[in-house]
Amino acid sequence: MAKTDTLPPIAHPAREEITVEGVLRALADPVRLAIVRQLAATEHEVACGALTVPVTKSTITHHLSILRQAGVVAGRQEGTTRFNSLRRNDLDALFPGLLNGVLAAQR
Amino acid sequence: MAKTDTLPPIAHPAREEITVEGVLRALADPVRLAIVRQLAATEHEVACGALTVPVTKSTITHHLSILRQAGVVAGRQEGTTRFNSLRRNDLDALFPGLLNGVLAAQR
DNA sequence: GGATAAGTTCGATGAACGTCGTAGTTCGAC
DNA sequence: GTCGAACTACGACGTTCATCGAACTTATCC
Repeated sequence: MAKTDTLPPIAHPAREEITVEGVLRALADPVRLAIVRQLAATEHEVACGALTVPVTKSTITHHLSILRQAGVVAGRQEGTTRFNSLRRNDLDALFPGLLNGVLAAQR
Repeated sequence: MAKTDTLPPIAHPAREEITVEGVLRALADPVRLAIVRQLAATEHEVACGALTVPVTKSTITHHLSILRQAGVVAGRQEGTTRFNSLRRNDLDALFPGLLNGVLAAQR
């Protein structure tokens, strides 16, 4: 009740604020790596619930938050659904080759 | 006394055993990233003691062990000194662009 | 309005991690 | 043989991290 004023549209770091270490830390987890791979495999945005990872929904939220803070993924709210996408442009501009190298890995 | 039989020459993973996740985990630490940058900055091998990082020697040993197990650096023993070098060839073959992207980072 | 669906927030818990100091080993020099 | 240098191995300690369940918010649909 009475609570419809401020609603920060999420909060992502600007391109200049993204650090390698942050990105590497964000990618250094099997679940998050799986999420990034799934986002990279499609052209479209992906909803949280459409990700297939072996953890709870609250844990997915946590991982997406870390990926967002690191500047790896972007999130867009639409109704009760949050659409996520890879920040390819920014990552490629800052660390050319990094993302491709990670995605090229067979294991 | 009486202990001069087995002395494993260190133990590195074969190229096929290196995983992206292991490499990313290994790189996701400021001290280890600094070590990798110093190794990348020179053509020569670097002794543990010649690395300039703000931690104790035993901690350096620990970090180098992690980097070695992940397949990021190679170590060669010579007397009491251990010379370390980046496994550029292997990393570039497995994850083309990854290392360059990391090293290209301004921060 | 009520019900449902999609995410988030908030502890709590147990595991993994980075750091250090001390002790130990191995080699080279005296 | 003795000494020092270069690391390594082993505990120990404190912090960070991934995970979960339960409660909550917000929007959509009937």
